[in-house]
Amino acid sequence: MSVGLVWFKRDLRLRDHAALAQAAQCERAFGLFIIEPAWLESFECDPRHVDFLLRCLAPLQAALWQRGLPLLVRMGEAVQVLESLRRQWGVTHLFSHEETGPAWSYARDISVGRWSRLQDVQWQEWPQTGVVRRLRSRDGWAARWTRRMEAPQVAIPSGFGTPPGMQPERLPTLAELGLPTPRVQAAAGEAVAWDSLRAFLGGGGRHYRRGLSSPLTAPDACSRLSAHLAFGTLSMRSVHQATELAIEHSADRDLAYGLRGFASRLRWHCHFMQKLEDQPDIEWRNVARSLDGLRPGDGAAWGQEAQARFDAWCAGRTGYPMVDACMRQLCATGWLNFRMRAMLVSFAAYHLWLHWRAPGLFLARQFLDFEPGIHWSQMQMQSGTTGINTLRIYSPAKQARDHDPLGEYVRRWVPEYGSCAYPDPIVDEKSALAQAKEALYGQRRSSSARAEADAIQDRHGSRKSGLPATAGRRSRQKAPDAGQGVLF
DNA sequence: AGTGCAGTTGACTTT
DNA sequence: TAAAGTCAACTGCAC
Repeated sequence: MSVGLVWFKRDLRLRDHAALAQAAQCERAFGLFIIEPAWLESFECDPRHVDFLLRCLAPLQAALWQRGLPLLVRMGEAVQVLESLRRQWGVTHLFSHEETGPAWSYARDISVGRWSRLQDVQWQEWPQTGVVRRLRSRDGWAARWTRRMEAPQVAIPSGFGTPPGMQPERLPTLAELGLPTPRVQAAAGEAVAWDSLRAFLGGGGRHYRRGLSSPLTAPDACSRLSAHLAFGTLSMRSVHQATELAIEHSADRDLAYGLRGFASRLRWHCHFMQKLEDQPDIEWRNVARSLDGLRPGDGAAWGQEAQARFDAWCAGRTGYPMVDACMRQLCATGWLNFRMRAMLVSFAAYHLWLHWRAPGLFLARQFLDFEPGIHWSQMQMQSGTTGINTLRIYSPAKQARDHDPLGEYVRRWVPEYGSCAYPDPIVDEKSALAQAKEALYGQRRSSSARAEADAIQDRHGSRKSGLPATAGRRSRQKAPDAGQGVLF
């Protein structure tokens, strides 16, 4: 008898779910989610992620049960959980989506692959984004993205071979996992995700381009689909197709304009994830190795002074009100618009001269929509360690002038600004930036750095311009890799 | 009315 | 997704 297991990971939905559809072909089937200690113990994981996960699992479990598929939720190391289920139920097939994740998930996939071969379990995986596994070359990547996103969505299977005598399982609670309840709980689950998508495509997207830059307007102007995409309650293909359809049928010119801006960013989402897929070490090592060791925290532990700068940055007490306001909003709500995220990273990397790894782990815990591939690509790009992108150093004062001219945003998040309770700036902007630029540009001028930049461009650069990466092109190109990586 | 000039604006380049 | 610098075109104004 064929017994199939749908291993849910970051694909917590019924719609457009290839693994789920395939399991319906088995005589018996189960759904499975594994709460892995490697995840809970990772530096990227925060209780708000686990909370959101559990609130995605509850409606998923109910919807699957209605169709005859029990969803099992197990705590433990993946291979042990899978092996114990194989023995209990005689599992013959394992179905799942490919995942582009941190090192622990990569290592786990290798172990599961070995286990499946050893136990003769057929493990089949499907892509669910534009990310291409075992990609040979970046050439033709964009065309392949379009082909995938325009392929038909997978229909929800109507029924499964339910194992006899099953009762729906009770899901663990946050408290049982020993975790505190987050102060803010964003609405979760597939139905909520579709409501958000429809609201955005039906009119909310009208203000997208105008409103996405200011932290005052962005929470309402942006799609707010990022956490849903990160947990897979929506597939990228569903979002792409629904957006294209809405643009095509929209009689509202402003809305169509806003949605076109949104649609073009979806491609960048996968573009950045592809970098982590191709080169898993970008989560902890500089893409441009010629910059290794330049900043404190790179390779060796940093000293007290760097630690103090880092702590002030995390706490939103740098003495730069726009920076502090952004950090406080992010920590309180789990979300911040793209431009302000970039400013926070730029401030840590240039003003505070910190290596990106520790700031990146801290931000990963704050971002409810943490997506490893986008995150580490962005951390390196905004820190100037990709070697192929121009340095983008944000001026907190200019960002405040442009995007919070009346100081409303700063007053909301830093109410003590202007009183003696607010700290003086922890670094002198002018001298800090002069030193940072000198160090980075000085290194970039070296011939070894130049040779390295060509190799990186070839491996990771966007091919939007359609030109080959050559030394001649490097010297005059405008960074081709300048798209927005993250969807908000 | 035309000219010179300081200051402004925007496009484009450089870092 | 940046910001500073450069340059040319433009503007307002005094003469």
